[in-house]
Amino acid sequence: MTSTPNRRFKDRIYEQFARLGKAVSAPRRLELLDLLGQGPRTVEALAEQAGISVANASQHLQILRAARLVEARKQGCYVEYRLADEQVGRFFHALRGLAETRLAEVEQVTRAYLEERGAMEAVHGTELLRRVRGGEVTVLDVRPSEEYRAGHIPGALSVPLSELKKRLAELPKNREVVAYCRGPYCVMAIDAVELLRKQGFKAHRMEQGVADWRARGWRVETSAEEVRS
Amino acid sequence: MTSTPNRRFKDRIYEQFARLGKAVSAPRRLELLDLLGQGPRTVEALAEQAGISVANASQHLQILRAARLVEARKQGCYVEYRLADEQVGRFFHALRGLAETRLAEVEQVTRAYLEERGAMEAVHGTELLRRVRGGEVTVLDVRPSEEYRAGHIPGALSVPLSELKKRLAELPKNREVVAYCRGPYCVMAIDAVELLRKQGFKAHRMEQGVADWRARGWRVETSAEEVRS
DNA sequence: TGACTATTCAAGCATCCCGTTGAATACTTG
DNA sequence: CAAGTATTCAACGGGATGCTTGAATAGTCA
Repeated sequence: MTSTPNRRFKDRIYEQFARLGKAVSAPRRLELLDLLGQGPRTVEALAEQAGISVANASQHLQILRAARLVEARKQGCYVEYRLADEQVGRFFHALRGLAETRLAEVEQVTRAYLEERGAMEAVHGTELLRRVRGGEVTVLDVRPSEEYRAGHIPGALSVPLSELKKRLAELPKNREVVAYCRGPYCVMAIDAVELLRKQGFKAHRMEQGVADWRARGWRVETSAEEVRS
Repeated sequence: MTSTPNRRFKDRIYEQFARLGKAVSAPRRLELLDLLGQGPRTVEALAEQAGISVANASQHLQILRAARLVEARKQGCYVEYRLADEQVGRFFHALRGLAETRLAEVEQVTRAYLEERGAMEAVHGTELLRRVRGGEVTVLDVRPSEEYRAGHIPGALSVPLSELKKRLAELPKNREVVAYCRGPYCVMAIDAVELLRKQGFKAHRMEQGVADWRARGWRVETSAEEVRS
């Protein structure tokens, strides 16, 4: 079983490519990548949001880091992880897109979930986007406020889902509301719309998150950064 | 450890995404995908070209197929595998591109290999591409002829590496020659250039393969298809 | 029909990988 | 310096994965 230099070269090259493949071969890591696409975060926050233990999150993050998909920087007592660059975000987006078009199960699972919740998917996406871009509706960003600060759709109001109930008064009562969150597989906007409708608002969910918005080449707004060391 | 419906939904979605990740997490499968990017092929041909056993190739192909990245169709006694659609090709391309920019090892390994072979990487890529597009040089496609038929760079001559020595007479002696093969990590063009230079030709290697060519939005030429059942 | 071929299947083995647990490390704050 | 917190490390068990081998299947061709 002696291998030629050519063979060894190829083995090494594809082994390198496979490092990236391995990094995105575990569901948990994909969820972490998706979360990091919304902005940098500490290990603890990621663990909490992905519903896994801190040690487990730490391990996954180290694997992602070994594949150079994310970077860690020490911020005092915390370690802040972030996507290594936007190419990583685009890659994740491509993977997701491929899954959506090629794996029928993705649509099945989504449909089943929406049905179970009794949430209807009204209004065709592009039509909704048009109205959002045109400023014809009140746009609500229901993610945690750090994520809003890291980047949001221009003109959107930051009202985290957890605060929505208390802050309903801030919304103009007779204007249509469109809520969005992290993307098509994040459920916060669904919750928000449900709540808004119960309160008599005309509300819709926008599937697109900030990453999808950016992927269309549209402008994303950032809040003034807090001071960083 | 009861999980909410939201959690279960997310688990299922990311599990789907991970199906694609798992499919591209093994070096061998990436090599097979790369090969299939050059055109459809039988199991045996793939096994041979990837340097693995037929049974092993078959298994990998079935995993790729389960992830819907490739499709199989029975052609008489053979089974012909092909990429499921061009989005798959683009995805592979994105993965490779990410590996190239983020994993320094890719360049290291390549450089080491070229050095070992004593092959120099002359002529800057874009300059070479310009001359190829302008028809200023003789362009040689040194891949097996089926791959040439499945798609090649306009104006290229099909001279498989294995036949090159015999067919040197076909080449105009005092015109520069540019050889290409499957892409930057395929070594056939390197061999070709080595041989051509020994024979006194002014020859260069073009790194780009047909997929890279197409990715730039440039036209790819196809030979008239043989009859298919 | 029978010989032959290409592909797939099934079983087995060594290895790797995920998630858990409990302890160790590194930094901040009083 | 001591107490507290965030993160990482180390070890382990169950399960998946990759490759090999040998047999089974499904098609072709004389």
